[in-house]
Amino acid sequence: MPNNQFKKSELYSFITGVASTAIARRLQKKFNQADLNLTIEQWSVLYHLWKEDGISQQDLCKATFRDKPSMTRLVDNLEKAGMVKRIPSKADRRKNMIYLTEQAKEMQDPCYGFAEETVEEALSGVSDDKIEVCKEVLKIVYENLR
Amino acid sequence: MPNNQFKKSELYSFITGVASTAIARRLQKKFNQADLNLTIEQWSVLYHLWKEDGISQQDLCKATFRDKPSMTRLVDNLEKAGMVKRIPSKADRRKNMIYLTEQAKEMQDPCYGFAEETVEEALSGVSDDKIEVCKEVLKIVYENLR
DNA sequence: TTTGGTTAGTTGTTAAAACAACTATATGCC
DNA sequence: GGCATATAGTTGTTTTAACAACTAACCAAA
Repeated sequence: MPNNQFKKSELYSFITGVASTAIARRLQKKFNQADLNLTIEQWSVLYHLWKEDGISQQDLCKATFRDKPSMTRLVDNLEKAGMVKRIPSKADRRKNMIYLTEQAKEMQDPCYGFAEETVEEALSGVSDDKIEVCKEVLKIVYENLR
Repeated sequence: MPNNQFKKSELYSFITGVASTAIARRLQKKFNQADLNLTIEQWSVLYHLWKEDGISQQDLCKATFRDKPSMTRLVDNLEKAGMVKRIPSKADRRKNMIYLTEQAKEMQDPCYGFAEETVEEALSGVSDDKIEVCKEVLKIVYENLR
């Protein structure tokens, strides 16, 4: 029997995600101060499109861990803001392929910088070893619950 | 100069909180299956009231890391659902002290159980040592950004 | 080729999040 | 005491989240 030094249900912050909320808010503020006019949720979509442009809404759902209705509306708003375009797939007419506009492509570098900055601030005083452990655990949690 | 093995901005999951989102959804499902009629956000308020009953909305804001308007509406809904009562403070007439109803007190044990279960599932295969590191890092992040 | 099941995306609804602007009360300084 | 400032809470508004229910298109098997 394992010797638990703590009650697991005491992991309130894990469930409520106060740390990730704090990081997201900080990043949002940086976006606002730079007049980027971009929400964190929109950024999380662009983040994946910057890595691979022209993927379907469903692909974006998997990548961002959001459901289909949420993605429909996120893409709606990104399209309204002129950051992406829906192009119907020729191979599969059910699909919309989502493409970045020039405007959105230009946002990649500044956004990347703000994200870097934010994570640096959040993790100041934390050793790289511990960050690696966290990344590992977060990944396992994600796999366990998927 | 530290030798970083990774780009910190690659910590996408940290910012977007996919792990905590996954845990929260799992817990929400358990609440729904048990017909508890309770959102995770409401649970996060009750969680603190179960530890200390009769605290102000402002105290709950600090504890749950939410802003005042959010708390007003959370308490509105909890009150409508018959789980808490607002009692004006006699010492400071600006304050509402929030008290649990009997109904909400009875929900503590089952909720605690579901939270325990969820965290067990989320962290299965993760050693206690690593969980401790995560708790530590999440706490530092929270402190760094507050 | 038709039928049944699956997948991609949209729409409707309710709760919540974030921000600004507001009221009311309390407190501290002159 | 009176005034400036801070604190507690509410209201209004826009965006997002999650779920269910829906349409349209694809696919595979009879």
